[in-house]
Amino acid sequence: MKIYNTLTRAKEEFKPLEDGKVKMYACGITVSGEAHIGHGYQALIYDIMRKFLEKQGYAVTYARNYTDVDDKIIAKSRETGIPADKYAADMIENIDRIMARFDVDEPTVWLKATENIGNIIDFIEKLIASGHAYPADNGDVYFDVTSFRRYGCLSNRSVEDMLDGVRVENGEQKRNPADFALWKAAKEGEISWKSPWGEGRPGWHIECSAMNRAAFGEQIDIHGGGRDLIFPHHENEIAQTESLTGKQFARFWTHNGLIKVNGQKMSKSLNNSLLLNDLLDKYSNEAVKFALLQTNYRNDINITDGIFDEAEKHMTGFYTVIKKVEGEFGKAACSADSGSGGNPEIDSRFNAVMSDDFNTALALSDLFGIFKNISRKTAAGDKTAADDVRQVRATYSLLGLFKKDAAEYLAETAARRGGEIPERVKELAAARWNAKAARNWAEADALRAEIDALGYAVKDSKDGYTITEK
RNA sequence: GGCGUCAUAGCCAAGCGGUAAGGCAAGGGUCUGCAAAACCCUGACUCCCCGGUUCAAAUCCGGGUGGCGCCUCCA
Repeated sequence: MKIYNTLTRAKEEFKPLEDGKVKMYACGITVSGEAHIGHGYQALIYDIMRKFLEKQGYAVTYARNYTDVDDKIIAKSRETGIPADKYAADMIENIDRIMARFDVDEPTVWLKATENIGNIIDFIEKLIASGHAYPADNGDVYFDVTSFRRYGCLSNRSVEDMLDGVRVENGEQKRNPADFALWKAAKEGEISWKSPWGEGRPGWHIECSAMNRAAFGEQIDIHGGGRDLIFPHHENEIAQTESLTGKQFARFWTHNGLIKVNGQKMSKSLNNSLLLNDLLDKYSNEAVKFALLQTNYRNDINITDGIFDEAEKHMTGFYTVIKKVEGEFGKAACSADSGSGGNPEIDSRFNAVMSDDFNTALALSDLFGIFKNISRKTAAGDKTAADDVRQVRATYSLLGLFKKDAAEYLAETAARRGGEIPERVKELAAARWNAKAARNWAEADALRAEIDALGYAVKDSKDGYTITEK
């Protein structure tokens, strides 16, 4: 099993700290707004990593967090008049619902910043005691970046480099502009907790360090997140935790690429987010997953016209084949949980490509050949086609694919696509069918043109016709 | 300015030193009254540019160019 490690900028053979066990943590969402496609993507990727490691025989503990207190949440609270804690709790519920719709499994452990205030304060106190952090007169507490020799090791920066671009906000009392806040004193009317430094709230970076320590102890195997978190968030996590423990925090740092729209990253400040929920109104969750997993997780994905349409087309095609196989050899024979058998080649090939830094792109491209083969076998009456389908379902469910009943999937996508066909179009189509039956081709073609002009297409089959919106 | 990352056919994309996977679109064919669907066939003398290493480079090294990301919040 090879995994790309951002720390070393290389693929490395994965070996956990403790034989057979994996501790992994992925930075979750700051719940100041609805889940966008990038959040869904990140949740999907780490769920897949977890599941594949489990498939390799590891007992995986996978923790994810919700950052449920921060500046943007406080701002939203002010805007809406809803108390910050209520706003965050509602948003978490909303995001959980959307993730369930996307069909990504829950982590082993959910962590929330506001449920770990005690752990955070304890962590900060220890950092102050060991000289790595200092309280300022205004009630803030900062981490002293110069106290951690390796600061910058993940993002490859030196403290001197950082002084260039750093911004100092009004009211901050840092010794060094690159220092970052562990604790922020409460301003008027802000949600806050009691601390040795007065009323306030935790900084973003310390939350993840403290929650990791609470959930796992001093060291973990894999720490992941979006690539935009490398600096400063993950850099700061390393500084905090390693300053406290003197040990390497995470063995592997993994970072997924970002989802871009029109060549630009989706971000809160640009306000160009594509909401997951909206996407799921238009496409099945499996189509969305297929589209996202066609690119390796470390690359960015630029959302272009048609990537989801194309993916939906593929999933529909695959399910159409499955339905045919079911019709031919029986539904039970194609079901993932119908006992042994299957096609071990499909599974071992999948394992081989996924073992190379989770190469989902190759795993998906195999599907085209697999289904071509299944079609061929089915046409030839070879009932091992059903074994292949069963194997595809069993193997590829790890990527969140082929989990649905074929007929249901097809009906659902057809319904989503089709919408309501206007009466006028239906009449024209019926008239055309009659003209066709009378072998009046000119009339039939004229009617087709009329239907076409209304934005619909008629497709004939042996015993009838279907109307689709173009 | 610093750091990082990417650059492969019209488009998406794999590839990580051994002579360019896969998909979409396009073209041709079979089938069809015509279409659609399905099936079959066709595509990069070459991997942004220039040097270098090597028997061998899209893949390694050096130098350019361009895109994107981070250095404010961000998955």
